[in-house]
Amino acid sequence: MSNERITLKDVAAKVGVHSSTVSRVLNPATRGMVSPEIATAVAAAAKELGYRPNLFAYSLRTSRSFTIGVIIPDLTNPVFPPLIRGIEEVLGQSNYTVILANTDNDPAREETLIAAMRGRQVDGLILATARRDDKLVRDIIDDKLALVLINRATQVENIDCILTDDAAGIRVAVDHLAALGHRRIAHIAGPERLSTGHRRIAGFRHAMAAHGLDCPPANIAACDAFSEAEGQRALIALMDQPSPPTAIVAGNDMQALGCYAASEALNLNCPADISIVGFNDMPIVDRLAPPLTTVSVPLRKMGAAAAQAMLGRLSGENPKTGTMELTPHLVVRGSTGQVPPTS
Amino acid sequence: MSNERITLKDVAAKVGVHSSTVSRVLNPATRGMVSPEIATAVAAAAKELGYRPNLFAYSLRTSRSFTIGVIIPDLTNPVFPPLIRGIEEVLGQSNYTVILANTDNDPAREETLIAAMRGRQVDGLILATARRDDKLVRDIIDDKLALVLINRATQVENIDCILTDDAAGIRVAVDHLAALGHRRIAHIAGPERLSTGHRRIAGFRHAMAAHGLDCPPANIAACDAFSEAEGQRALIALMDQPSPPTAIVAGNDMQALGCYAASEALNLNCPADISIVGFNDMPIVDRLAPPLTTVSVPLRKMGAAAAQAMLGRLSGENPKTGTMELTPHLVVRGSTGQVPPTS
DNA sequence: CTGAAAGCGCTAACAA
DNA sequence: TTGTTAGCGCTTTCAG
Repeated sequence: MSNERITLKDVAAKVGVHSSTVSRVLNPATRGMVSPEIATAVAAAAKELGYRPNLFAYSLRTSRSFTIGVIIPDLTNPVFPPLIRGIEEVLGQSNYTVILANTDNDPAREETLIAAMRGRQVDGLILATARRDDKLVRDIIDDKLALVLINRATQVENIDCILTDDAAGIRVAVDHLAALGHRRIAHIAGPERLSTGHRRIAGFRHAMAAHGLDCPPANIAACDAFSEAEGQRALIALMDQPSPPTAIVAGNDMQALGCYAASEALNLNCPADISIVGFNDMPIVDRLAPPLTTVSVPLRKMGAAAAQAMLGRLSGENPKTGTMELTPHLVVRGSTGQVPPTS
Repeated sequence: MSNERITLKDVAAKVGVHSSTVSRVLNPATRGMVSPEIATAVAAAAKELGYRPNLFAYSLRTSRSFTIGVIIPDLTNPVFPPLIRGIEEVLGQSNYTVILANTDNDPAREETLIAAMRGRQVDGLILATARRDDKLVRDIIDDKLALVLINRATQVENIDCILTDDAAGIRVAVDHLAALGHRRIAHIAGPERLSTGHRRIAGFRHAMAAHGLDCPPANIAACDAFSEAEGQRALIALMDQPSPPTAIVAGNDMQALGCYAASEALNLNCPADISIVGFNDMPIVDRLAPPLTTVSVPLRKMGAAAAQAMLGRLSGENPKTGTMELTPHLVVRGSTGQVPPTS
């Protein structure tokens, strides 16, 4: 049925013009170069025959692939699916296809994957890996490949990157905790080498200061990764102090999950003994026990924004997206409560 | 750096042969047609120059795209990411690229997406949508497009499909519950129109019979979807009976999540008052409260198996994969317990 | 404004 | 065994 491939020549034959004319009509940029009557006739014939351009021929000729590579650490991490859907939605509408790859946080693999994607001649790359390593970025830019970063700030100039306003997110978390009477609030920090980790730590210090609260170094627990295991380890360390915190702002939801495990292990009730707030609002965290209070990041919107930025880059009209910060908001659920009376 | 495109001619020039010879060497199927000395020389030159074939030219010539389309309902549903990773892993190793699309369970959208993918000339399609509609399947087969189904049995002959052994999964769930002393066990059923729903219901009846347990129609709650909302609704209906069940075998984890919500609403403690077992073992369900006892399906393996089947189809050597059932196993966690003494 | 022709890089039929 | 050639379907000069 939809099997027969109609070519430019087919529609050219039907209208009685040369195939190059048809090509001109079908390409918006060159449509003006053809007389209106012929243009409409060609358009009609193309539609009637169900003409679908052959992407390979187009790509071979123009060396544009209409394909965007998206590189993430791990699809299995629940933050990424919404992001991807946002990206695909807007890119798809402009007839771009996205191809995906997972690095599993292995830098070597990341390099390999980027190379593979360039081998496939992607028109652009969206990196949602979280490393702050600028070398790869610089290479890509030097090669004039369109690039958009998600969740990774960088020193490199003039590069599109889509971030959440981490400081604002941390601030609403601390505000909430402070309003509940907490004064000894600790932060479980992501790795400094990741921009998100870095920014959230800074945001935390700032927010604590704004409330006139003490923020000793011991109350910022550094982690090697945004993982459950690290979150668990960190909370245990945090509670092993003379006057332990009564509330935790975790670097992300995974770490918050680890905090749940740790508080079970320590026989601490959340939220009675300890309040925990996460960051990201991944799917499912509303079904934890207790449901997680967390900073909700508009993941899908971020994906969409990244795709828009990419489209801007590709269209050549430098839209100067630059850095764009989306504002998160707090979702209060069951994991936060009044400060325990004893403290 | 890696920017310059090396073509067949470049390496041909370097060796001093014609480009078609180079092509023959590089294509495993035709390598035998060229003398060993030249072959090795060409291979060496190709590697040295860093030759990377131009996929567009190849595809234009052969009309093979080395691309596989994967269609799922919704990436945001935690069952799919592991599946996708399994698929990508094995397909990637054979230099295939996968492109993804989400139907959001909209049949019209599914058709559109399939058409779009064929427009992109995918070499094959992997459908992980759960509908039992055979029409689309038939169309695809008639057009000789390689096709693999995941989690969807079909009447159509001679088609590869990768399933979980649903009957076995349900059976281990029922075994477990029966061993805990439960006798009034209910099943929250997925839609009959989906093969998984269908098969699990049959499996449930069978397993109950095997234990000599009663299985009245009222204890199989039909749902419109494998969703949290439906699971919640179903459990509430189930408990509103003269002698309500003491244990639930949910059709999948999402429905089990809904059961958690329902038992809260009904003031029922899980597992003290009611035992719940899920199906799939999605990420995160081990962190629910209580951690969900569920039938663990080897999602990633299923994805890998689907990809293998696809590769088999593509290679032409009809490997007669046909229907393949992977065996799930039970993961006992906190949501199941002894039958309440009062019953 | 429109047609002719070249060629993107590759494979496959045909010659030598 | 190797070289020659003709396109795959498209865009893009260059003529007319």
